[in-house]
Amino acid sequence: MTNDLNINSLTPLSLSFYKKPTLKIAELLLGKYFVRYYKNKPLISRIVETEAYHETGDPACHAHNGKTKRNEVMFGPPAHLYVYFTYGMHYCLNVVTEKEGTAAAVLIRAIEPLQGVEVMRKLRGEKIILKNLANGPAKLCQAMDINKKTNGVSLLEKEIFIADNKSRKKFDIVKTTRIGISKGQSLPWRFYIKGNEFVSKP
DNA sequence: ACTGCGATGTCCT
DNA sequence: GGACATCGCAGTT
Repeated sequence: MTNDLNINSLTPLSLSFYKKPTLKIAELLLGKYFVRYYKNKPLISRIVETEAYHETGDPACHAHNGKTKRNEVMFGPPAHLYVYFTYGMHYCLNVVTEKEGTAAAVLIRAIEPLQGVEVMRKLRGEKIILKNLANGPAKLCQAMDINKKTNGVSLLEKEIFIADNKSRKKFDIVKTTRIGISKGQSLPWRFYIKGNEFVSKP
């Protein structure tokens, strides 16, 4: 796999990015790099699918019924990770948005592995083919070593961050309804890169 | 290709 | 006690 990506050229997006409206951020995150240092080695991927969640008007949002121990990070300041545990074995990763006191976040549903693929395969399973390494919210957490230890981590630091992709090619964005939920199904708050093979469900 | 289901911890009613 | 922002495997068409 060709790879001209230089880790030193990647710097965390600034706080102002995370102060934009949640739906805007969900869309803007597509194509950006997601970087995670794991045992001093960078794992780098490209975000290809997201979903927005907001305490207001969204019954599927974990914060819809107020603050709890689990969702408290969502009520905190933006540019932090909200990681939650579900189905007894899986983690899912969100980017906290909106000002402190307002609970909202963007779920990262799928990423395209770019660098550190061997490490990701060690974390996921040696026989997993590239396409299936991180094409789902719990899979990408496993591949990038995201778990309860990384809940609440700031995205403005160097350990885990999101970086702009200046050389990105143009792509079309599909806006549609969210998946895997039973409430709030009509909201078109899911975004993905059209035609990208790493999207969780085409 | 599709469909059903078990795993298994934590939160909420 | 039920639901859950899931996944992978087994079985079927």
